[in-house]
Amino acid sequence: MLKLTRKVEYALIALRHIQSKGDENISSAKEIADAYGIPAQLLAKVLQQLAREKIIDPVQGPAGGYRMKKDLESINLTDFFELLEGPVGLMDCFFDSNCNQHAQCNIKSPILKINDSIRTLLDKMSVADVMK
Amino acid sequence: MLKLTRKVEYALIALRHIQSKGDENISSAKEIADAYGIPAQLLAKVLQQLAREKIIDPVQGPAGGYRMKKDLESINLTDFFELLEGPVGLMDCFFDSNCNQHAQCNIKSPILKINDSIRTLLDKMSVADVMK
DNA sequence: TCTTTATGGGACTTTTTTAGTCCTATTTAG
DNA sequence: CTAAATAGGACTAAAAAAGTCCCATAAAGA
Repeated sequence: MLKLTRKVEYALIALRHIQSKGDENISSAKEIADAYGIPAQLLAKVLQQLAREKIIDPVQGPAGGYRMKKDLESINLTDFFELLEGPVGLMDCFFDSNCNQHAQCNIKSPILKINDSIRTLLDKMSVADVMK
Repeated sequence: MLKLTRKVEYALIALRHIQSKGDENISSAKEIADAYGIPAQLLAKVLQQLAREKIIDPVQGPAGGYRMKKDLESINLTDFFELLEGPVGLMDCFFDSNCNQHAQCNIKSPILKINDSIRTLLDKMSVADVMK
């Protein structure tokens, strides 16, 4: 439980790599995939997603790749996780209005409490924080 | 991400139900399953697990069921989650020594930080806390 | 003592989610 | 032009979660 998916893991690895190369250099998906033993196609998709979110800047063509765009200090972990994995929450039911147990459910508020606590925690941490 | 499994959800629902019935009453798996629309066999397994962990006390035979045993104040959420779902951690790699990326991995300590923060948070909350 | 209703638990199947692959465009440096 | 990169849809495979089936044991009550 409370596991992150590979997408997040790969994104963090890639961002750290790109950042370490500095602003003037470009890192390609293939280069990163090779360096860390990550499936190239899958990493490519993750990087494309980060590019769509304006976190990194894509450069097309040969010798292309990505460089940093957004300051990682400005991205909190809740947003970062949600961008890659969808809603952060302990239970589906808070995002799924079709829950068929609304009436009888006796744990909604308990779960919301844990939920809020975790979100609050992640809100206060930036992607940059976890890379320090 | 950060989702709890149904096991935990069912366990919380059941514990709250059993507790609400008071010490002198017994709640059967079937009674609880019917009341909340939970698959009975699945709930049965969850309750058996809680019984093995001495959280509830089983009573066999007809008119049997379960009653509370351990004080829910004394069970923190980390232990509770782990008992039902295995290790609480963001990534498998911290529990899986076969990880083939040890050498190149550049995110171990970042992830450990998030991990520790969440565990610390859950350590400080008891099962009773979330039911208040 | 037999029947019924409960827990205990192994083995299995189905469903859902995650991970990974395949294929085809498009862009652009050389 | 060609080669190497991003962009992205569609698909397949693998893993995890959810749920089912089946049988054993316990014990209350007729």
